[in-house]
Amino acid sequence: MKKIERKKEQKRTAILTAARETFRTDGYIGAGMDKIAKSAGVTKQTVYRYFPSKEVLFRAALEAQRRETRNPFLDELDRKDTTEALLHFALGFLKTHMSEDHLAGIRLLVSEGPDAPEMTRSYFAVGPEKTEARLAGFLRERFGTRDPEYAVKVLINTLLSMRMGVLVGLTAPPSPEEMHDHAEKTVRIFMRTMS
Amino acid sequence: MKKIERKKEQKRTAILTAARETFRTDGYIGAGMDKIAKSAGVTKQTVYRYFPSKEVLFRAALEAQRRETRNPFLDELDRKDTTEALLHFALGFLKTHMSEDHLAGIRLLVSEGPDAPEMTRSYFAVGPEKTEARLAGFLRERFGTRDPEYAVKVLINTLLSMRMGVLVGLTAPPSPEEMHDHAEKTVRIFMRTMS
DNA sequence: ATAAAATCATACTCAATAGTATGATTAATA
DNA sequence: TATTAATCATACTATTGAGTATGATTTTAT
Repeated sequence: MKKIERKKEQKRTAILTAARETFRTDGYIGAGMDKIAKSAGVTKQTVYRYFPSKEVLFRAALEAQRRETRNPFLDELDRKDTTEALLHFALGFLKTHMSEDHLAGIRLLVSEGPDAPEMTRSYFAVGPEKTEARLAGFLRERFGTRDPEYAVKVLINTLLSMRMGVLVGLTAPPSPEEMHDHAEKTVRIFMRTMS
Repeated sequence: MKKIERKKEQKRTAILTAARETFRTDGYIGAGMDKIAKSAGVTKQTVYRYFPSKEVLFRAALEAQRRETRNPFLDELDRKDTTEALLHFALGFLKTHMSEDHLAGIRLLVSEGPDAPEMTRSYFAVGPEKTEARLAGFLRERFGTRDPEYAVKVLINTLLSMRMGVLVGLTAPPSPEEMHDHAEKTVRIFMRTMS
């Protein structure tokens, strides 16, 4: 009664992986259960043995991605040098938020989110909210900012100013150099306004 | 040969209006041609006489909205008092961008935009790009900003910091008071950093 | 080895929906 | 008034895709 557990887990993971990939490329509506099954190397029946419906599978996929997405950029804020800390934070933040995986998740949330509020909430709770809280604490400590939540908004949303164009497919995702330049510039100006 | 022209135009408009409303509430996929026809008080046949396919109708609807959407907040920048100008601009900008119509348009662009780049481009050309250009000119004139495009990003994206939550249905659209407070605060801080 | 569970292959049901066909009605022009 | 074009009402086609059914085959456990 162990082999089967392992194998079951393995199959579940395979299905989930295929689902994530398919949802990402085709969207929720566009992704077909047949395609997901095929991509997982499994019968549709088997998919339905593990996940009772497309919606449940979708949420599981989103949840899996969320769980997998650590926010390593938060740890950068531990650096002693404030500018260095912010710089590395900004860069990591951008890198994460401009990845195809993340963008696809946002697209899904925007298009299907209003119909599935619990999913959206759970997603945001470990993402933006955590980041904003941590960053606000940082600003309060280092700068003694009176209204750190607002300063966070300014910083985060300026960093994300490149995102909408990419989201709608108007501009290509920024290159590492572009991200670096943007992060550097944003932090530099931000530091100036905070002093 | 006049009456008929007028009537034809009338019918076209009715269909377009119904389409816009239906697309807005149901999304592109969710909106059915039957529903649109019914909502326009017209047969599906007639819809297809005017628009050869759902996709064409969709683009026509988007185009109609775009054409109809003036950006009145741009004119606010003509005011003599700089703070007043920015304040009224910010308020108008927020009001427009938080309207259900606008949000619905953004949702559509995000979910279907990557598959229809021309549509997206035409939409952005008269929206964001125009706004950003005008605002950049304003900042250069009034403040002598060296890099007005970047300052524009900071201002615009800070103003729009409320948008994502609304887009994904996580938070309710802000009330007029909330918009006013946010605009006021943003402009106040922006002015301070620019001086 | 054998019973039991999982998976496979395939075909099916069922509902929704884009788009078409048709014959009847109504309105516009000449 | 007679002709012609537009619209209506209704039904149909064809496709797609979620979810189900079934009997064969493989895998696991005892």
